[in-house]
Amino acid sequence: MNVTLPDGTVLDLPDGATGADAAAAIGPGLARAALAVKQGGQVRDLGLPLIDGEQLEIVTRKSGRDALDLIRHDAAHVLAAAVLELYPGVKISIGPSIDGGFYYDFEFPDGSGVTEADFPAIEQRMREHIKAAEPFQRDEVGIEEALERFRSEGQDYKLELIEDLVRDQGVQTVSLYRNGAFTDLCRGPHAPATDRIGAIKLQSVAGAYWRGDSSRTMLTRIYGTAFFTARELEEELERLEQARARDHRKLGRELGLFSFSDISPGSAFWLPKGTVLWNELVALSRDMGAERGFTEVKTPLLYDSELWKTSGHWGKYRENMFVTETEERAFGLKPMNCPGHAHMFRSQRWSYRDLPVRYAEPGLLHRNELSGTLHGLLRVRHFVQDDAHIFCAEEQVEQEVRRCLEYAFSTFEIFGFEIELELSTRPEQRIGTDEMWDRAEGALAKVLADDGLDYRVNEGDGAFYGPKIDLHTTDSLGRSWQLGTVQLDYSMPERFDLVYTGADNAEHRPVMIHTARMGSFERFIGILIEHLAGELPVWLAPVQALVLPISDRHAQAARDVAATIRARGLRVEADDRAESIGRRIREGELQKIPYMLVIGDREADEQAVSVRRRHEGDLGMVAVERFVEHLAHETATRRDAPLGR
RNA sequence: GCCGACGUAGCUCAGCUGGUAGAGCACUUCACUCGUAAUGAAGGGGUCCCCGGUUCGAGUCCGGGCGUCGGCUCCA
Repeated sequence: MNVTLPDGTVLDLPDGATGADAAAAIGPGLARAALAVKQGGQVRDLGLPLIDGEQLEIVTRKSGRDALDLIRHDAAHVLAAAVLELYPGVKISIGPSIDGGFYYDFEFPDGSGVTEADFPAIEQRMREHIKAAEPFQRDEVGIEEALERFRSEGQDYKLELIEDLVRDQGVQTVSLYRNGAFTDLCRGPHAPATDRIGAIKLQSVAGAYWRGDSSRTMLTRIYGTAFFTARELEEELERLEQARARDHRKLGRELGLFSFSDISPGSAFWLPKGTVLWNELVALSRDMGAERGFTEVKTPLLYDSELWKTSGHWGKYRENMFVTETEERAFGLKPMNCPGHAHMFRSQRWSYRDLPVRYAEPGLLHRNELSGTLHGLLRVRHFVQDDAHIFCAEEQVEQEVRRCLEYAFSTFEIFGFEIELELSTRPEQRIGTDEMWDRAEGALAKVLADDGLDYRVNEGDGAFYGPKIDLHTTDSLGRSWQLGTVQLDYSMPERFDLVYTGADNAEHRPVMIHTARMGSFERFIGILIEHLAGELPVWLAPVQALVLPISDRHAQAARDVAATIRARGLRVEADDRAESIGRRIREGELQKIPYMLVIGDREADEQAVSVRRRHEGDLGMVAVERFVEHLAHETATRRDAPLGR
C-alpha cells in the first residue's frame, strides 16, 4: 500500500500497515513522538491499519489543536477512571474534549456528589493513572457483548447510547477503549498511552442535563483542562486570570459605569459615566441609521394582549413576557418591537413607491429570562435594542439584506470587533410554504456568497417565521454571544394583514426584515468593555480629559482650561484636590482616562498644558487651543488619532 | 427553571472547634502645596442577604427563601 506524506514523498508499506508502522518507517524519533495519524481529515489511532492511497500526516504534540484534542479526550477517560475508583456506584455518561479543555458527565449515587474541594484528591488519582503510562487498548466488540458488559456494571447511560447507535446508525459493533481497569464506550481516537497527557487541572463542577434535555436527569459535569507541559498549563491559567480582570462586571463597577441591585435582578442602573457611554452609542446608531434611510419612531412599552395574540407572542413567547392587568384587560410589556412596528405600518396606506419603509427604534424591551441565565450586562431582563424593521417588496429583499449586513459591518469596523456569521435555516416548527423558505434561504445565502463572506450554517435554527443571519462575537473568556441579526419575516405581514398597492394597482404583501447591529446596547457595552479592557476610545470615554494643577496656585488656571474644553462640548474634569500630583495621576490612570493635562508654572504662563496620554505617558507641552482642536477632532471623527507636535 | 458554590463596611477580604465584629483601599477632617502610577495623622462607617429553628447565647449550626457566580437549558 501507498500513502503520501505532507512533503509529497510516497511511503510504500506492506498491506495492513498501521500508523505506528508508518511512523517507524519514517524514523525512530517520529515513532516515539507519534500520537495518532490524520488521514482524510480524520484523526485515527496509531494502532489502526492505514487507509491505502490517502494522504498521511503523523500527529505529534506539535500538531496544535488536533494533538490537544487527543490528550484532552484521553484526560476525560482518566478523569472517569479516577472518579469511578473514588466514588463507587457512579454512573458515567459522556466526556468529550472541548475548546480549552474537556469534561465528563457523571451521575452520583443518591446523597453523594463532588465539589471543588474534592478536586485535589481526584487530580491526585488522575496523576497516578498518567504516571502509570496505561496503554489505551481499542476493542471492537459485538452489540450483545457491549450491552452485556455495561449492563453488568449498571452503566445505564452507556446502554442507552449503544441502543441509540444501533437504532439510528444500524451499527453491528462498537469500539471500547480500555486503560488500566477502566473501559469506556468510545469512538476514539486516543493517544497510545495515558503518559502522553503532560499536565491536568480540574476547573469547575456544574450541572448538565443528560443529552441536553431539560426534562431528563441533571448530571454532574466536571470541567478540566490538559496540556503537554506544566508550563503550558500555567500559561493557560494565567491567561484565564487576566481575562477575569477584563470582566465587564468588575470594570463597570470600578469605572463607575453601572451597577446592579437585588431589587431589580437583570436590570442595570446606569450611573452618570455609563450613561455618557450609552448616549454616545445611541448617537452613533442614529447617525449611521439616518445615513442609510432609516427613520426613527417611538412606540409604546405596554400593549393589550390582543396585539400579542395577533403577533403570535401570546402563544409562543408568553412565558418570557411580563404581563399585567388593569380594568380586566390583560397587558404585556413588549419583549420585541416588531409587533408595534407592524401595527404602526398598518395605520396608513402605502404605495410600492414608498418602499422600503425602514423604522428604527432604540426601544426598551423586557424579557422574563430564567433567573439562572442572567449574566451581568450580557444577559439581562431589561434592555434596549438598536432595533429596526424594514417593510419592503419581495424583489427588494436581497438588496435590503445586503444593506443590513453592510450597516452591521460598518458598525463593527469602528470597534475592531471580529464577527462570525451564522445562517440559521428552516426549523421543524415553521409557517409558510417550502417555496417561500427556498426563496428566503436562497436570498440570504446568495448575499453571503456574492459578498464572499464566510459563515456557518445552523441547520433548523431559524425563527419560526423565517431564516436569519446572526452576527456573533466573544467575551473575554471566549464565550460566544449574539449581537446583530438580520431576519427575514413572512409571518408578521400575514398576521397583521400588511399590504401595499403595487404598480398594477393590486394589493401586495410586503416582507418584513428584522435587523439589529449592536443587538442590545447592554450586551454591546459589556462586550466592548471586555474587548478594550475598559480602555474606551476618546469619543466614548465618559471623561475625555482630566486637568491636574500642580499646586493650589494653579487651580484657577486648571478651572479655566476645563471651562474652555467644556465650552466645546467635550467632557473634562479638573482634579484640584490636595493630593500629590503622583496620586492624582495614578487615580486618573486607574480610571482609564485618555488624557491628563498637567498645569504648573510653565504651562500657566504660556496658555498651555502638559499632555499625558494613556499608555504613552508625558507628551510634553501643547497649547491649550491646539489640544482642544485635537480632542474635538477625535470626538467628531469617532477615531483616536496621534497628537502631532 | 435545573445542578453546584458563594453572600461579613462602598470595594477586596480575615473572623479557628458557637461567647453579641476586624484589616487594606475608599470616605471625612487636619497638616503638607507637591512636576507625571499611592504624603502623613486622626476619625466616621456594619439589620454579618432575608425569614424561621436549635441553643443560656448564632456572623458561625440546621431548614426555607432571595441574590450573585460557574455551567445546563434558552436567547440580544
